[in-house]
Amino acid sequence: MVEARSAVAQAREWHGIQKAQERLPIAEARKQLIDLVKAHQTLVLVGETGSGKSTQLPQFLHRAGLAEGKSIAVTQPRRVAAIAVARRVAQEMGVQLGAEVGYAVRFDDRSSAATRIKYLTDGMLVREALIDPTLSRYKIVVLDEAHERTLPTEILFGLMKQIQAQRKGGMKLIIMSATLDAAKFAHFFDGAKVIYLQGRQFSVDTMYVPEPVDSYLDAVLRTVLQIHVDEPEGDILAFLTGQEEIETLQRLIPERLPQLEGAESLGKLLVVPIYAALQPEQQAKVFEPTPAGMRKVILATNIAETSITVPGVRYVVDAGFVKARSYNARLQSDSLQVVPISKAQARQRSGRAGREAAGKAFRLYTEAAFLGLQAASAPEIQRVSLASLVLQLKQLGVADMTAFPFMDAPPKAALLRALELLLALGALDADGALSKPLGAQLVRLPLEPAFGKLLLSGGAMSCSEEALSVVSMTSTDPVFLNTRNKQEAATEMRKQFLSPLGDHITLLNVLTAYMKVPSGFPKNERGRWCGERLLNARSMRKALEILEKAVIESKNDLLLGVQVPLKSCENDMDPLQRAILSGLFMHAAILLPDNTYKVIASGQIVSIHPSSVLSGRKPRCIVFDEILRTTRNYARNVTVMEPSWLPEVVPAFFRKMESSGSL
DNA sequence: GAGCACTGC
Repeated sequence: MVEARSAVAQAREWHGIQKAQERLPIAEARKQLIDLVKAHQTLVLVGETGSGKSTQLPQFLHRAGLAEGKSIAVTQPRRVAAIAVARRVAQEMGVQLGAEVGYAVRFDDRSSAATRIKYLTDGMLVREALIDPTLSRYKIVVLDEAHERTLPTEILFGLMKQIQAQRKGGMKLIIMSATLDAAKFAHFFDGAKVIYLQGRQFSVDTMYVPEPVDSYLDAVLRTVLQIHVDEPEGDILAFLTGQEEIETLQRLIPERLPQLEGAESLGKLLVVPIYAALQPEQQAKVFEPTPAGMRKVILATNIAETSITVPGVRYVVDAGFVKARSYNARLQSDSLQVVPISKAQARQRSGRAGREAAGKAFRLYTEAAFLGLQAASAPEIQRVSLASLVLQLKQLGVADMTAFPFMDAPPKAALLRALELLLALGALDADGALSKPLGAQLVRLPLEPAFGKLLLSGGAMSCSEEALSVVSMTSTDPVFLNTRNKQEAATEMRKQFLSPLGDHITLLNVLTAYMKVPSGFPKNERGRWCGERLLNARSMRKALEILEKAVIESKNDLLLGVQVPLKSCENDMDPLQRAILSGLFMHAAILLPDNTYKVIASGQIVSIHPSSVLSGRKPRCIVFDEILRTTRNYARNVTVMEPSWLPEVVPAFFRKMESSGSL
């Protein structure tokens, strides 16, 4: 079979960077790559999908002895990718996983002292750096998928720059990226050499709509049906923004299909949804082979952009939007909005049609609209809370955040907010240094600092078991399922766990009940238990995994490696509520006459989210996880508190608020 | 009385 490569289709997208014919297949470039790594401290490798850069290059370097007895670290933004690539490389090299080739991701470490090629999530490598700031066991660090600009990779960029200066040529860095940003990476690392590798991607014909569409949902519906009528066999992947849209089309497509002209002679359509919060058994359906004589339509969120590759897809329908969360430091709130995708995302989506054969992509926006999209979405560092990042940089010895070599400086307001929060939590001293023991403990915990403080206070207040359950449950996707047709049943089911004290304690009740269900026989009893109660089984498993990991580490009365004895407050929830307040006091709020709440720290006006068990109950004083701005400011995950606890639980914060007249 | 995209330690 002759492969129709993407060179022609993508030529325009490569314009200005490098001509297509100058890209090399990785096997042919092997000798050249080894020489280049020898000659340069930093290399930027631009590789198309399927270029083999993640699997083959580390093997070349290892065999050529370039690690000089040390190890090669290869980071990935996602744990499944780290595990999958490590497996493949171990297999290709014919070695046992965990020996010469291994991986390390959260909850799963398959590496040893003998490991020479180690695949890790980027967050894991940051964790290693917190203990060993010069990453002394590695000679080569490979940052894969660098164009995704995740927060941990951002730390690693600056850190590697510092390490390279310290280790004077003793540390090699290879940045792997999609086309975008290659020049920027090269510039940041003082003129690093840029190389282009050829991939194995089939051509994708990209179509635009001639005029903007009124409703992209309707346009997706019509396009899917049109493809089914006009195009030869091959599955369809449609990108939408969320669960609600997916459920709508799941209903509409089978409704409309029989109304088409000549519908009798058409094959059947199998409509399959895929999004992160979907139950695992449902998710598995996208990977099942399409039955003969049928065509599969996959309705997906951006989970199918990078995290999941669906086989059999020949047609992509791209609505052009994504639901994105963004942090506003000034308002100290997150917002969740449907926004246009970036050019990079549009290309990524279209590319999903050309994994196995030539395909077609239907973009439901005009070409002019595409050209007007921003090149890539803003790096994470520009749009999230920076509390964890600041804490980690302090641990890495960065006293002044503005002196750290960021590739793109984070917003000043976000840095200030992070410093304020860490000071208020007591994680930093008045002079801005990591405090002892609290700051040092918080860095070790794999939690947002506020939730770490909640957990540590739980230890101090003799309710660490309950506090641990609360942070485990808030660290997962929502556990209460909410599909449109089962809403009333879900509300009814939730009643058995409901606590008048609020959502955190309700979540605690859910986890406590879940843990009493036998995990062994009968098979999948816990999954069935969740199904009957309309709870998300995946979220529950994850919460329990976090909790159990902490409990295992709590042998010798250590909780997650910090000095916290495991204790239960039994049925007295008072200490737990105080522990919650001690972590989340920046989100303590007081009832106003119009039934909204005023956040004490910021003066923000919020309403209790209607999904909260406290919605409509009007407690005088509340404390909650976060402010989410959709149609208005909503407080999510809310617990009742007493104003009189403030001076006792968070005295420094209380005095500051009192003197500023906020109380 | 609204509706949570996606990752990770």
